[in-house]
Amino acid sequence: MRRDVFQAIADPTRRDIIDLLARNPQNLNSLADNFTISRPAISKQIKILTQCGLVTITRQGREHYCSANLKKFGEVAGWIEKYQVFWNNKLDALGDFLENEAETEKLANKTP
Amino acid sequence: MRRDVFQAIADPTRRDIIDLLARNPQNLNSLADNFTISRPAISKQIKILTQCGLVTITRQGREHYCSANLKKFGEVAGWIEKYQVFWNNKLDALGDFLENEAETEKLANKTP
DNA sequence: AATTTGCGTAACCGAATGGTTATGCATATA
DNA sequence: TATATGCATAACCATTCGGTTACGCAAATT
Repeated sequence: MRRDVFQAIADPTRRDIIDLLARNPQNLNSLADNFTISRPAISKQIKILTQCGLVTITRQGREHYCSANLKKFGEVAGWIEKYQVFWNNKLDALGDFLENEAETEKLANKTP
Repeated sequence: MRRDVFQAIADPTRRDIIDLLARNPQNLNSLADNFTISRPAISKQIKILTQCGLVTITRQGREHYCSANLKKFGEVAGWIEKYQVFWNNKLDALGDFLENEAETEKLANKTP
């Protein structure tokens, strides 16, 4: 199964988990208190988030402390910021886009 | 079924479609030439992308011209840029994050 | 030692996903 | 008018997703 950041943030529950953990790390039970779905359901989502490196677990006795580790968000930000020109009106973003477009245009000239 | 931008960009094929359409709008067949999967498969993905507003279809005779309309990317960018502090070292991003944290911290003080 | 707590995981389920092939309908071309 | 082209869509399929309940284990508490 695919385990990448794009997939990870596709689910609203996982985004909520990230929002909560980014603000304060906490163990699984207190995390689950914020949701109506069951604790095992949260446990599963946490597993997905750890598998793609967005959440780190630190065991302290019987408690599993979860914390967010959002370095990988750079992947998403990197992909999406190419298109900033579409939702804001920074002119330099437009410049970057066109420049980049001209560059990859050359590569696109493949002969079939 | 859920149809939002986060979901739409979760699939690598759809991201490739967006990349292609952002650089030059084109009809479905020429778009499908870039992929190994069948034309109906691309057609389905395009449908998903139009349903969440990321792609616009303009019929010209029997051809369907597809173009990217990436304003909705702002949603993703807006969510993710809160966490910029995690993948770059802009100090103002850290400032923004902590400021925002302090603010929502107040709201989080719910009595159970 | 017995019990409670925090958690992972297995087994199961319905629905969604992402692909396929087959068909048919407009539009363009011969 | 007959044929070719561009496309949507239906029907189907295997796999994944996101949840559930039931269970068990290790650590803490009594």
